[in-house]
Amino acid sequence: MQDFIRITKALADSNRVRALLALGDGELCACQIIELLNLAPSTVSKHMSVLKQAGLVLGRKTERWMYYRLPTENENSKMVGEVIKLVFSLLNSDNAVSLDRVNLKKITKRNPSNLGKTQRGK
Amino acid sequence: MQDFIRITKALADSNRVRALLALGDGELCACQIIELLNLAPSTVSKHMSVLKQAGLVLGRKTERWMYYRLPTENENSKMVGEVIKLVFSLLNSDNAVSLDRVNLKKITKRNPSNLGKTQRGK
DNA sequence: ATTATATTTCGTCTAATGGCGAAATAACGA
DNA sequence: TCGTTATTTCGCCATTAGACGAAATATAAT
Repeated sequence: MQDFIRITKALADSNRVRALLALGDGELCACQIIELLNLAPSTVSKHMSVLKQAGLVLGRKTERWMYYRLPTENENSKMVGEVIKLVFSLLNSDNAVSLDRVNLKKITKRNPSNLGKTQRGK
Repeated sequence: MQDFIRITKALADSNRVRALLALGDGELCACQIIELLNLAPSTVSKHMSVLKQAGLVLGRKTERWMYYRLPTENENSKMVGEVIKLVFSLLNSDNAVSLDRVNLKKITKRNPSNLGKTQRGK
């Protein structure tokens, strides 16, 4: 029950849900989520820590950047996995979420912290 | 998104989740939920109103009693239906929930407000 | 009519939440 | 080394949430 409540609490804030959904296409660094949500860095840091505590996202630190991503099948609990699946399916066509997807494309393109990845792609 | 957040907020409290799950075997009147949760009537009333606002439960008033129940397939939105299904499947074997089920059996048996139903059953 | 019962609304208290900025950390760049 | 950048921690403030009891409301019982 406690695990479940931690998850629902984490999902009981739209900024956190937006952050979670933003990770649907792959990992993002904190600064990109900050830009997407347009909130103070300290605020986003706290939000991501709540998501992490609930097991809904994982973080890895590389150099100066903190990268967040969704857990894979074997990394998450059954509960987390099914919740994430449902959240994505329920909000996939949500207006705010679609707008975030558009904004994210711009952010991931022009963000300097993303150079490593784009270079690797070329 | 707003509907979704209303739902997750409603589920972000263990007393409300317990109340929701208690309705799995059929409707209950407010006084029975009060007894199950062992909270002040006014507190439970508020909790049930939060669940109602989220669409997770429906209420009907008969005589002096307020009965709550889960919405049926055609009464709820797709979102509510899938969330309820997942909550039940994830917490079905939860310890606290199992204990509530045991307690509920006693409550529904001896509660005077339930006479009408038991008589109908005999 | 009065009393009793079931529930809700209101006011209040305390704790938790979400936000920010400033300061602390960590890690790179010059 | 010193400064810059990315992020987190801390302290603060305003708002929300969960709890209660008292009062209000609705309905049944005497």
